[in-house]
Amino acid sequence: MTAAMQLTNVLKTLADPTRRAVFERIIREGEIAATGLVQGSKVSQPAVSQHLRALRDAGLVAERREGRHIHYRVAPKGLGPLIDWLGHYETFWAERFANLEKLLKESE
Amino acid sequence: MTAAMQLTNVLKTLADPTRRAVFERIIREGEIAATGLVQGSKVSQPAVSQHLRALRDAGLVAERREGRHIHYRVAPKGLGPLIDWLGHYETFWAERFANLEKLLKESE
DNA sequence: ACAATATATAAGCAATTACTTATACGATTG
DNA sequence: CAATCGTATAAGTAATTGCTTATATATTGT
Repeated sequence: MTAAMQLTNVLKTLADPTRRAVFERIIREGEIAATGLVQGSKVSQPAVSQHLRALRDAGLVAERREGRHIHYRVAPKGLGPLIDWLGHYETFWAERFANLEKLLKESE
Repeated sequence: MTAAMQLTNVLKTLADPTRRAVFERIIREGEIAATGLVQGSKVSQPAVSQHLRALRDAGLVAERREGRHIHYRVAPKGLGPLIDWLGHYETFWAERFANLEKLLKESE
């Protein structure tokens, strides 16, 4: 899988508002089971499950099974392709990007 | 238009590889006419034109008419919604990275 | 005015997407 | 074991997408 394909996957995955909302909720909660995500969601349990699969396939979340529950959490490297891509065009938006690149370097 | 909607537009627009390639070419060239973009593209002139419209509608490029030619250039603020969104979770990433660092140190 | 060039729009179509309901799987409890 | 809970998958569908060819709309030059 090329870097471009990974970036495409990340962008496509985050482009859907419902799915992005799930992702943002996982970010806020730190770790949360699928049931918790279904509660307070506008869509059905299967829809949430499908979004979770898409997020996992894109490398954006990781899961941890605990009995019947599966707890989802953010995969810190998941946004890597996106941040890397932005970094290539840093000169166009250098001032706003400075902080993000600093964070990326610190995470390595 | 809410910030979330603008972000959705930016992500959707960049998620298509062909359209993103057009955007990246505009970045590299600085300013380039639609004809130049069609040359060296895998898709037809109308396809390029449609991609340019999508990029413009998403606020990612601006245009300047010069006679028959329309020159496209990057709109510097176009990626704002994306940068802002990433920055919004900056604290989270920082904490995550800090935890990761802490874990690495503890495992030594 | 006419022809040529640059770009945009229209119409149609196959592929993809995001959802639904129904069902299956997996783990726990009684 | 059976019942139940948490989650995933299957199947179907309406809407969207990205492309094509054909045509329209500028703009310029002869």
